[in-house]
Amino acid sequence: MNRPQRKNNPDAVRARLIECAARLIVDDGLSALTLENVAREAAVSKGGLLHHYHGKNALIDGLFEEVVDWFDGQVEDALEPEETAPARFSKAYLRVVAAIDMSVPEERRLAVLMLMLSSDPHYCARWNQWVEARLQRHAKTDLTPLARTLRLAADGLWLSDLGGGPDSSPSARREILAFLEDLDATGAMSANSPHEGGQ
Amino acid sequence: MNRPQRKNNPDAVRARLIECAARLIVDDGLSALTLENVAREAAVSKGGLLHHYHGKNALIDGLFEEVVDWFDGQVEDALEPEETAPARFSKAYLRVVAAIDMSVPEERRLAVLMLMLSSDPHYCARWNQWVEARLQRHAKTDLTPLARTLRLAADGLWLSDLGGGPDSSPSARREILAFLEDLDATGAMSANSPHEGGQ
DNA sequence: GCAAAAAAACCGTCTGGACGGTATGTTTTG
DNA sequence: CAAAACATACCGTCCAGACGGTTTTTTTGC
Repeated sequence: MNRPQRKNNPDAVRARLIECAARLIVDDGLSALTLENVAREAAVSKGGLLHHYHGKNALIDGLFEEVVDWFDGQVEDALEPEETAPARFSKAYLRVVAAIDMSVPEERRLAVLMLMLSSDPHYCARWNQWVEARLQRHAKTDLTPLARTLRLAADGLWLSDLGGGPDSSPSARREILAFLEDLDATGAMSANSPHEGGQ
Repeated sequence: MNRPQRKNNPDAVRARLIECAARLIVDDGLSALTLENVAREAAVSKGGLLHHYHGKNALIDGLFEEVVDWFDGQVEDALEPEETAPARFSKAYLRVVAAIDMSVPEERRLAVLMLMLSSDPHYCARWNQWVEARLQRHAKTDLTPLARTLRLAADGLWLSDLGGGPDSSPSARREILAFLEDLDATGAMSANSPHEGGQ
């Protein structure tokens, strides 16, 4: 069902809108995300934008969805084949975050996520939903302290990257990752505890 | 007769303004931080607010300063007496973050910091400045992978707290902290040090 | 095939409201 | 009384969204 050749390509426009919205947020800050800016960047009129996304929220929702899907896919791909590997999911999570190169626009999407998470409780909740779903799926391997710590460190890394903190230098990052890998290898495994997360 | 306690107390007003600004950000999101909202919450007029803080930026700057100072003091207090303890600063950093109880308004300030960090490169830079200054002061103990990891995990914990993620439940947090303490004790580095029950 | 009709894609303008900031009072304090 | 500490009224700007029109694409009727 590929799109037949046509002059009009609404799907591409939609994609461009999302893309431009992400770029605006990352490069110019959340306050730069106005319908007019997005429309201009994407070379459409505001009317055109509103035709595809019925309101600013719809646009942001689309962007959020897109980013989460992307991250989800990345993590999925980074999963070890061995299904019972300890902290399997969390290790993949960390690997994806660690592999992000902020100079590649495509990979800056995570920054978008971060910004949205911290600015709006609504997206916080949706993100937590995703994490908890994945955690539930990998309950056998990823409810350990090690797993939690790996994910926490990943989040920290990610935040550090965003702000260009002192721990985001390549050397520091390499050190940290080596440390975490080692940590994992020495097998600091403990009993996992059943408990509900939640808000 | 009834001494109208018209007691003018500009300092208290200023403090109230900062306090309300923080509350608004944490509870209702960054977008809720408007001069009108802050003024209303603090029971002053907008003119009154602008008398004390000449513009929105001044208010935010004041808030930022206040939060950083608070955190700085907390970390200072959490420092182990033993000056050569490995990751001394980073451990204190983690301890402070871990001790934060989001249900206590006073301690939700850090969330403010986080939000500001992620939303504005300017505050990012100022925060990095603080971290790097401290890191330099504790260069002998806190440039190790362990130290970096502890701080990264602290940042993750802190972000998780903000969003109420699955790793912010008391039990999960206890696990993680125990794990990190243990991590520290088994020491990737040199001699360990006695750690007292923080706070 | 091929118009005519319908639908989708897209544009430019307008408006109402929110918000930061100013200008100008009015009260309190020293 | 003068300065500081407030309040009230108002202005300019920006922005989300509405609205009506125009062009392009698809569907329908014959």
